[in-house]
Amino acid sequence: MPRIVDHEARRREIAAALWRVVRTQGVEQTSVRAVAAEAGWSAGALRHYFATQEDLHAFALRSMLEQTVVRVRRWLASDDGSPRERAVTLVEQLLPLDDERRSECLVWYAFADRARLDAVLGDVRRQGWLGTRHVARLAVAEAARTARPLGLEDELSDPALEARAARLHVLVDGWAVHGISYPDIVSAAALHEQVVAEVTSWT
Amino acid sequence: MPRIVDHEARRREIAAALWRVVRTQGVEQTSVRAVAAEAGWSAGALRHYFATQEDLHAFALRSMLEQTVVRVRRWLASDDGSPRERAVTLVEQLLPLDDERRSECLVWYAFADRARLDAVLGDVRRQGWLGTRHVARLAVAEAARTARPLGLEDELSDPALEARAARLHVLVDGWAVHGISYPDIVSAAALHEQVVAEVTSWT
DNA sequence: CCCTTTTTCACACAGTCGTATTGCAAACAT
DNA sequence: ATGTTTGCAATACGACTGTGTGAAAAAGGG
Repeated sequence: MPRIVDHEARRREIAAALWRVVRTQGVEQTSVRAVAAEAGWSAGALRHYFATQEDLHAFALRSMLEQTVVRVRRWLASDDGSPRERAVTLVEQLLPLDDERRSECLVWYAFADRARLDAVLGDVRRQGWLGTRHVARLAVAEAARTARPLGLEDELSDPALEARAARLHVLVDGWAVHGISYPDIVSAAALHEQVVAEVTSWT
Repeated sequence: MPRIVDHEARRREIAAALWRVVRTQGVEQTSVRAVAAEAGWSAGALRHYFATQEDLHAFALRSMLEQTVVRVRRWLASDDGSPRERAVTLVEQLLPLDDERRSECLVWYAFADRARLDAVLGDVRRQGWLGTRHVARLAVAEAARTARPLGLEDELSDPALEARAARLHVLVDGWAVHGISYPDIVSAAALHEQVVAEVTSWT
């Protein structure tokens, strides 16, 4: 038997290279050759891990979403800060406030146009929508000191809180778009202030 | 003298063809040949009106913004409805509630990733940011029955109203993204309800 | 009518795209 | 040490890209 490579790890490595290309050159530059060069391999090597470019794109977007999910879950396990602080920090897991989260947001919205016409990417984006709404509900529940919703689709029992979560969801996407599209107008500090102001207004 | 063509009108016609390609095939499919075919001409004909593809893209995005500005200005001239209704309708000029406005939003956000790395497109997007914030201020001023700001960069004198406008601006982009990215989850009717709810909450 | 100028097209060029094929290098099992 | 299976790169192919060139077509002025 020949040398054994952890395929899943290698796939994540290639996906990370694609994210870097998106961040530095834009999604339209994520050709197989460009991603391979960024990853330090030949174009042919990528075909051992992804049958087509469509598969690569789908995997890259899906694993990007999973990375965010993992970070949010890990954060949920901790329990420091006041309820309001916790709500702020939770929401900020989805905003471009540092390089990692900025990269996530960039990739997420860069694929928005393609996802609109691609069924597979569209499914991933739809999962992201559910996840974002879930995080919004968690943040609202946290600040209101009520029970967390369990499933991704579980609404908050209080209709007023559910409406607040829906509005927060819209704000999250708006903040993210502003943060990545107009970084010189809307700084990370400005975003943080707006999140704090929003959560504070719930009292 | 040969036949005379209204160059500016022809350029707008080609830009409109590009918008249709963006809407139906995505921004990555807006090749010179595809746009020419959509417009009903040959690829070479386009080069009489746009020196490079970069020029075409910049013109198409700029004229898209101008179309929105024209509609908002025309709407501002009218004066029917209560202040709250006027605020709602004004904000909805920027949301994907019918084919025309949906097309505008699609093109606007489809170019977001390119604009991030292209200076010319970035400038157009920045103007769009100013315009959107201006509309948000106009809507807030309308509902509060206070004086309209004049210039694009004029803030509302009342800091509370200015903060409300900034928040509305974020909501507008969030609503737009939701409307175009998740049309089957967030319908036009749902968007309208949310706008009404937001404006009503200002009382 | 013809001439002139503009418009438009067809074609060519070099480069890049995604993908398929081929062959060699590497490493585990025997 | 050798054979066998996998990892990876080099190359090729056809399609498509933006753009340049040159000629044909169209239409108003004489």
